Amino acid sequence: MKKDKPKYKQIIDAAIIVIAENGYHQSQVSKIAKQAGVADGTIYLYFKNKEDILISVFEEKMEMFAENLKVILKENTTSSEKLFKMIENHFNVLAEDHHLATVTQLELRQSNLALRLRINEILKNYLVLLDTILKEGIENGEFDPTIDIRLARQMVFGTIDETTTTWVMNEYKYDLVALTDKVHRLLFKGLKA
Amino acid sequence: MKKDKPKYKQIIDAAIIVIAENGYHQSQVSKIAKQAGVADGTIYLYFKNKEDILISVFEEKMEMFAENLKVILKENTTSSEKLFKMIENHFNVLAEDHHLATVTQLELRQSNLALRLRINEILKNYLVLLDTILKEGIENGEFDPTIDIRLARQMVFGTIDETTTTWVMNEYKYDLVALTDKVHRLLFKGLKA
Amino acid sequence: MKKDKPKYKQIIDAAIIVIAENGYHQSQVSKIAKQAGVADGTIYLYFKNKEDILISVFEEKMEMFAENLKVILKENTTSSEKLFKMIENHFNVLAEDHHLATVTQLELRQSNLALRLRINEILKNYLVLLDTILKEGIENGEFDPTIDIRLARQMVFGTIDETTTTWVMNEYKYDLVALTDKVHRLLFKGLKA
Amino acid sequence: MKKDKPKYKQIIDAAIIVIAENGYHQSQVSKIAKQAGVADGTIYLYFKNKEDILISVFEEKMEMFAENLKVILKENTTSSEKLFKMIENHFNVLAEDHHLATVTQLELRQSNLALRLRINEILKNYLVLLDTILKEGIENGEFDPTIDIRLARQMVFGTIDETTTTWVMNEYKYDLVALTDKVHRLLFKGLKA
DNA sequence: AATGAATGAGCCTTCATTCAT
DNA sequence: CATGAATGAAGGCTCATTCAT
Repeated sequence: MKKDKPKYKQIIDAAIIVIAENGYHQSQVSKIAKQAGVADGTIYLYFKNKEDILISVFEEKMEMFAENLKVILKENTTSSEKLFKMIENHFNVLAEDHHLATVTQLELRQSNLALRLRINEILKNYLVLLDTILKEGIENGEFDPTIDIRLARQMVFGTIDETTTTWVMNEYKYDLVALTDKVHRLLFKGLKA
Repeated sequence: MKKDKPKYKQIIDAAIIVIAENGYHQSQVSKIAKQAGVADGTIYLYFKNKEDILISVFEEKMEMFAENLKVILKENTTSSEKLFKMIENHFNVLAEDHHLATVTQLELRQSNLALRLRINEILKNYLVLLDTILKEGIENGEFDPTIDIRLARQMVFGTIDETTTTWVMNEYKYDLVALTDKVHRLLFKGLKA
Repeated sequence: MKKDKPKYKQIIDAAIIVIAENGYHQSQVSKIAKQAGVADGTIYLYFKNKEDILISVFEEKMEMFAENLKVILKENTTSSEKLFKMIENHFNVLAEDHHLATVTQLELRQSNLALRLRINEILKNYLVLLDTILKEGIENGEFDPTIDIRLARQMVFGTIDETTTTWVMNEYKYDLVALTDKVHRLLFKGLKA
Repeated sequence: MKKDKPKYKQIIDAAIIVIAENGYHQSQVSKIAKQAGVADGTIYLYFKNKEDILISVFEEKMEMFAENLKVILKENTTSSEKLFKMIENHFNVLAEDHHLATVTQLELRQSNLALRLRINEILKNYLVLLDTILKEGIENGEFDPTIDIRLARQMVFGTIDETTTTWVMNEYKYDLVALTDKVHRLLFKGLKA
């Protein structure tokens, strides 16, 4: 399996650094190869083309969010608590890797439409888990049964995403994770029964 | 004043059509010139460079949002009502011009970081008005005084934006304006005292 | 009409020189542009792509052969004389332009199959005229009526082509045109009634 | 001797199949290796480089033509009969192996000049035998003593080659061997005393 | 002998911008 | 004011060949 070979991860990591430091449009394949310490051609032994590198960056990292979220969902707590943990996890992962945050919040959005649609596909797996939290909350009486799940999901994700992007655009100069409580309170208030 | 000359608006409108129909990366200056019915070189008599066209597209159209919003703010109603009108206005403008919606929600986001920062500048004028609604609501006791204004603004704008983008990505196949009530209820619930 | 603009012919002529001097696979577009005294991009204002340059080279020059041949066919002489004039014309044109000879006999044949099929299309116009000579000769009793026109055409063209290629491969070190008589006698003997 | 090892012929045969099926420019070394059932690197244990494979393909197959021709020359018949047998043999070998015909008539001609000069060297052995037929014919009074041997050779080979190439380009849709008689008659008429 | 992962040089084409008319 | 022909920099990808195992 290609994904398990060391060079695969090496290139993914190099891509994140190069894109974060140079911007999406200034991230030539040769630059990524150099950062990864491999020849240009080696890239193409592990990725179909440049776009495939970017999709894979997103796929690999998004998996982290989803995996963490799945663990959270298994815990025996309230839906409010699960929502809190989800926001916290999201903020934590990005706060710990500024390069990754820049790439997902700013740079990758400059990609062409085809790539962004592909990225949205990957994102869906994550949003399905958010839906699970919302549905559970409605069932157990914590959340308002009259809310529209799709809209609620868009509010939660839109708020988290907007908050993170603003933080990145302000060059990480305040503590993102410290906002968890406030963001949670705001969102929970909108959702609660 | 350049902005008042007919060709200025002619080029702006051509740009929106070309970008909506061809995508950001397939919108060459020559294509915009052709659509506008002018020579390539003429573009440069009205705009500094390609980026300047795109910024101007956003500027011109964003003004519409802001102007409408200012009128709303002058009306003597509740803050909840003003929030409702703001959402409705936002959805209305974009629902009435699918080309514009595609351009602002999908295509313009593919532009480089410098352009996006400039776009954010323009957006700020609009967000300041949103802040006004929120502050007013807190002062008159409609909104929860403990909420963080910035976060609340991010929630409101993030939700509206995410809702619109989802609608565009679903190819306008449902009625965006009809969502106003639900979106307002959800957001108001999160904000109210 | 693009073909009438001076730069069109300028680029065609540059291409012949560059290909003859560097070989087909070492004739980069940038080299042709430089030889023509224009920018790389200018090439693409006159030609669709690199292959289009090569096809046009052949088209333009093949026209010369065909035009000359048409004049010959109008003259009121024997078919044997027409055959003679055709061979002479063919040898003359190539003997007068060694660059062109190298390109048509050696370099262009290294092109890919698609291009060669296209070249064959162009060649057909020339071969049709040869067929006219052959048919006329059969009708007026000069040529053997039992010969197969297609085979006869292949013999005539194959012999001329093989003779020319051999001459080019021997680096033009003998007089090609001086062979006209012998070649004609050989071919006429095979064709005559 | 390398040539006697099974992998040598295995690779030669694989090359003919790959080139015939994919075209000269789409016949990468890795594809030939795969078809031959060996690793890429193994190719280089038997051949100096890619060009060497192609030269060897031609060498091996050309030997067949020459060997057959030598047998023909030893037979005690007229020169006309020997010419007939030579044409027949040429057509037969290629008609029996369409892959080989495609490779020699179309694909290998796309190779670079250096390779084609090398191929011509190999061809010479074959053409020398043709010269023998011609000289013999002149000596025994069957052929016209005034013909130029070199030109006659070019006529014979040019006609055979042109006939075969046309047949390949027409996708073998008629019987090449059936043309032997007509081609022979045409050529003999040109050569006879 | 055999493998196959790794190498890295090389090139066609696009398109924002200029400037002579 | 308006034109549009000309410019030229820039980069993703392929594939013959090598060499450590």
